[in-house]
Amino acid sequence: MKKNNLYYFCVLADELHFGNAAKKLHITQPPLSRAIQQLEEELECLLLKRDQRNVTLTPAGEYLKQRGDVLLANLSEMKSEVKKIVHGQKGELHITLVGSIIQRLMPYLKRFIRKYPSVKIKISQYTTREQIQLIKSGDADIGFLRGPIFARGLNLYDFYKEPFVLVTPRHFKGTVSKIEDFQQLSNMSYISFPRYLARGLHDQITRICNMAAYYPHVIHEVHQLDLIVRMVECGLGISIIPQCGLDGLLADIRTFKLDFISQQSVISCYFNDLKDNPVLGNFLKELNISKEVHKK
Amino acid sequence: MKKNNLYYFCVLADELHFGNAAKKLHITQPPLSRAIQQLEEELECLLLKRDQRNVTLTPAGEYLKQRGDVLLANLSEMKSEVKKIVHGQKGELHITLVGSIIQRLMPYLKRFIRKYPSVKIKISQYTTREQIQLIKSGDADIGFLRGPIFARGLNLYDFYKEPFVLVTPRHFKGTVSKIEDFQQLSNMSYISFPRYLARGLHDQITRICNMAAYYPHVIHEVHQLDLIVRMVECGLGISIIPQCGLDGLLADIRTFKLDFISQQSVISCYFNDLKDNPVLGNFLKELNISKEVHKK
DNA sequence: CTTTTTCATACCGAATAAGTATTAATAGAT
DNA sequence: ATCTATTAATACTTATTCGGTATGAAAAAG
Repeated sequence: MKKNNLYYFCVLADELHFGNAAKKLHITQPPLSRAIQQLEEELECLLLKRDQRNVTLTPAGEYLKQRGDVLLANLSEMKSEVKKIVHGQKGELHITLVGSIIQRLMPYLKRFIRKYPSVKIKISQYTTREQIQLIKSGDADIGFLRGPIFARGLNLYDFYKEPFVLVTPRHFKGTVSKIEDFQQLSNMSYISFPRYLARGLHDQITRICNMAAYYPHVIHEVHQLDLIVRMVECGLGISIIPQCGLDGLLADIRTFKLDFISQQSVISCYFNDLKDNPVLGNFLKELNISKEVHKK
Repeated sequence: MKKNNLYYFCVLADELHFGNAAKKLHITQPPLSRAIQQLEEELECLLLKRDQRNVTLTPAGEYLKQRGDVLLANLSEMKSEVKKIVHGQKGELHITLVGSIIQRLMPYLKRFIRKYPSVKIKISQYTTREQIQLIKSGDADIGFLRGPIFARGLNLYDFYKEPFVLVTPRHFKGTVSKIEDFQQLSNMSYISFPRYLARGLHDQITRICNMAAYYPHVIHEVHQLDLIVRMVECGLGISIIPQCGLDGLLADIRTFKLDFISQQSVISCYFNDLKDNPVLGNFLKELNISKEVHKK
């Protein structure tokens, strides 16, 4: 089917008058006549009955008009949807995050969803380690993970920083408000997590302990922050975790904010090349992340 | 959107290789490159990511490919449906008929429906007079009506001929087997129908009576053949009707086939110009009506 | 019978598409 | 590191299509 012939025909079918239809199409009448003839040739049928005075649709023309209108509407709708995709107003955004961070992200997410209602958000919880993989492979668009992280070729932005917190069972009677206070903890058990899950975070905590000349007696390793808190609650030991690990948890424990230590836990967000998913650009805008990001 | 650009794109999206896609499209590679560029310009977006070795779809391209395939399939389906219409294999056929004729028509109709299952049949019962109007105006395609008829500009075919029948109440004791026998009827009431409903038929019957030197004493006029039969059954009079007026009726009457009279009742079918509805042509073929029809 | 309306045809120039030859860039091989 | 092969883009030419002007034909309106 030629360029605009179907469109020409549909307009003509509305007007049932070559001259008027041509005017509407901003062309002259002869090209329109020929276009319709071509269409009729291609479909091997008469679409219009011209009896020198009146133009009427044949049954085939009637049908073509009906279907053609739908088809053309479909075409233009498709075009506009494509444009939406390009401008990141439609599509999918796959976000991965470490569990404890969802509450901090929520306000941004809410704003984004209100602004881009046609974007389908996919959120999954993964370990720091897994997220790096997903983003590198393009299966996720942006990951919120606990830094610091060493990943080549990914864009980095420090989304959020917060102090570490020492968590102890309720029955712990001391106070920890300066670095020397760590000494009281020497004979207590320590609950940790496997280093491979989040090397940066693990090393950061180790550094804190070293600074305080505190050498934790690790007896348990668990995989989730909230499980650490539960272990502490049961009196099985103490731990140092990022503040947000306590978000939304009701636990009968004591907490000591380690804000007298310069080390802070950082939630970084990592993402791949912007061009891969236009939605990502708009999401970053909502996070107030400028496009000039640091590459490692 | 230009001529084939969408199709070009969809094939390219299948191949993800300009050279191969061009081969599949029976064009060379440069025109394809340009076609895609044009499409991208029109949609103001990148549809493909070319990294010198591999071609991959962007999200927008992915979407366009999906919708585009559907759209193109729709387009070609539309074309083939149009062709079906032109060849009378799809569409509507509006048949009108006088009630008494449906049983004679049924075998043809059955065959036609089996052969053209996509054709929607519309049958309505009308008087002779009304049918002429409907066919002239194009609201019906073909009408089966009781002739003879004088209608300018319509195509005519004598579909079926049958003898007239004299119907009398059960208690009539005579016999009518030759023209002189009509004399016995002189003193009986006659049940007729208004002349304007079917002038030709009415006049034919009048002619029969004149021939037999029988001058019927009309006391009732009713509008339907079956009502005439019922009136006769009740002993209210006699009547002369076409044979098929008795089809499917169980009536306690006496009947005398008037086959000693040359006059026959004719069911004519009338129809408008063939081009108005391609289905009509196929229907006429099923009726074994050649295309060379008599025009009045 | 003339005029007007309206679609079709003939012809021309402009725009667009396709082909050929070549370039640029990169991946893989030597 | 250099060379070769692959692949898409670019430059340029040719062919096709498209739209415009002028005109014709047929029938309705005055």
